[in-house]
Amino acid sequence: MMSTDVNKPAAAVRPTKQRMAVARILESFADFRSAQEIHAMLTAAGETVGLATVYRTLQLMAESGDLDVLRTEDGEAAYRRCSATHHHHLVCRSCGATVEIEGPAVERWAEAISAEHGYTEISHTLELFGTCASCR
Amino acid sequence: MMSTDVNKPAAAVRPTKQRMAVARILESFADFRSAQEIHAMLTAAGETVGLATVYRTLQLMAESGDLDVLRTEDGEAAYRRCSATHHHHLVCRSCGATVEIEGPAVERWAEAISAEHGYTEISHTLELFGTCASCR
DNA sequence: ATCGGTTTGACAACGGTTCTCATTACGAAT
DNA sequence: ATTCGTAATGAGAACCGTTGTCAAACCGAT
Repeated sequence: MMSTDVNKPAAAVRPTKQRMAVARILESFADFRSAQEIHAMLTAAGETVGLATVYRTLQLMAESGDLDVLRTEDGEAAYRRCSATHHHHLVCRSCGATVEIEGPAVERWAEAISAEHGYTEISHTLELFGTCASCR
Repeated sequence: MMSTDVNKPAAAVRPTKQRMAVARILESFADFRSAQEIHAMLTAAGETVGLATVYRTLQLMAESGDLDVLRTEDGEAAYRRCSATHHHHLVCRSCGATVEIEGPAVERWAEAISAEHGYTEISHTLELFGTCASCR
């Protein structure tokens, strides 16, 4: 094996103590958390990792595709460990519970409509927000 | 007539000089601009409207559905006058040119998939970013 | 152990947005 | 027109998430 290992954050990235701590804590939850929340969790867990380092690590991991990023409705970034495939999320507005969803049809639609208007190098953001069953 | 008039920003909102100035400037462009850009345009046009007022007016108008809002990829809010129907946007990453798109299929898909997971009161964000033909 | 490039952490700086609050404008009633 | 109660404004401070700075600590190959 050579990547996507819990104890080895990313490819050419040095597996430092703090990066491993971040990677590890990311395994402990399944929904989206902000950088600050993650930093707080680390601190609470007795790890001493600087806030700046958390931010840096998070964006490193996001860039190398190890992490999902989404912008909450008020513009903050939230992170979550990533399952390799491209997908979107259905997030509960009040408790944050997340369901990973796939929409091959949407992907195709996005590609098609973009091409139709002469746009290339398409990327898209798609998030669903709602109230989940137990928060009803 | 009674609403959606250029000179009467919103329903129970007082049509003040500055609100009208904001509404008017919004008619002068068709793509998305940030609150600060809009404020700068107003100032450049000789209108004296405070930045805070621009922010307040913009979010008022957005709430009452007179404006489209979108979050750029780096989390800032951008506004644009709104065509009444629900729709999404295909935005050029380099010049900001915007194409308004509709995706009834996507709407239906979003509803369906949310219901399927027991989520209610669904809202969604969907934006496409790409490079337009003339920026190629 | 040593050395050179990485990474870290504390804290300052930033940029967008929101808040505060005294002042002003609105518009309904007089 | 004048008055009055309320909503709106503006200037600036405050906020908050995020990014930058830079000296000190760390990693790992030698």
